[in-house]
Amino acid sequence: MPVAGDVAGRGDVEASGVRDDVVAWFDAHARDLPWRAADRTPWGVLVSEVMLQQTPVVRVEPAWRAWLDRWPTPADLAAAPTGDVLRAWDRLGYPRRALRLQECARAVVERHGGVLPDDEDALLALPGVGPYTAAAVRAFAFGRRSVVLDTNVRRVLARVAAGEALPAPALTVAETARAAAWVPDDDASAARWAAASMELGALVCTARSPRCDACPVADRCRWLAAGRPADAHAHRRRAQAWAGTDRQARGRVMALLREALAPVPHAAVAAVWPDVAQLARCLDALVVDGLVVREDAAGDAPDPDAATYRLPH
DNA sequence: AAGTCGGGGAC
DNA sequence: GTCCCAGACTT
Repeated sequence: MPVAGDVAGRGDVEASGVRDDVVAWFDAHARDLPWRAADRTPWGVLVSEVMLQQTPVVRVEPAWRAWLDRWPTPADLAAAPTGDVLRAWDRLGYPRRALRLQECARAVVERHGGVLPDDEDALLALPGVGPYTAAAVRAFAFGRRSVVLDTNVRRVLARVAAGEALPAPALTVAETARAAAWVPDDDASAARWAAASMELGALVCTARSPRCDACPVADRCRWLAAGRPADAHAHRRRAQAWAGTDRQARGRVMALLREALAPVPHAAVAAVWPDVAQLARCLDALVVDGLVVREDAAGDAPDPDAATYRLPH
């Protein structure tokens, strides 16, 4: 039976009871992640959130420790050589995130005196910080109320509240409203709900093989009650290609340049990718992105084959 | 609203 | 091989 005031799509489940049980489960089962430690800093939390954008926790954890040990504050990262930043990013993927994180550090220094703001609009204005990351930093770094809606929370609510296997491919206004309706009113409870619902999605209510037998709210889950029906949006999901894509080519180039001790001649770059035209296109794009610097050989008519490539300084 | 952007581990 | 991962940004 819906509770009074259930006007924003919480569904038939009783939200506060579910929230309480998810939070209690979190208190007993939360992972001991370094960006949750008592000595964490707001900047450290932001770094973790950017690294976790599309990269799994197990790969982020060691990188985060090394990163914060080397550049503990926004001012430290702002002053670092960009090439060092890209090398430290290593194989976390999507290296443009590393560029944006350094731009973010520089913006924090210039706009906010080196102190990360807790205002949502100020956070959103920072490079690399979108709706999810701004909300997450507000909740996890500052303990403030925000609507933290990542892939885990989306999936948990899709199942518990809507009875669907997975959320729609694209976030809708209605889904955001539903998530907002689930967030408790006060700061501390809202922050705890955000962390707990994300953790439940990461550890129990997983995309592939959910462990409903270990779920603290299995008895109130609409999806489980319906017999775990298949994903209704499956026909709209398209597998991301990989082999032979520009992304793979870019990754090969970046891996080569990260390891290089000196500018790499064009012929050596060409050795890592067989498609000449595709490689040329990707190199141009990497230069435009600011991930790679091309230096033409001295002379009147620059010869593409005589150019060298390196990471930015 | 749809495309683009890495990389690796689980299945 | 396919799918998924604490998304953001561009067009």
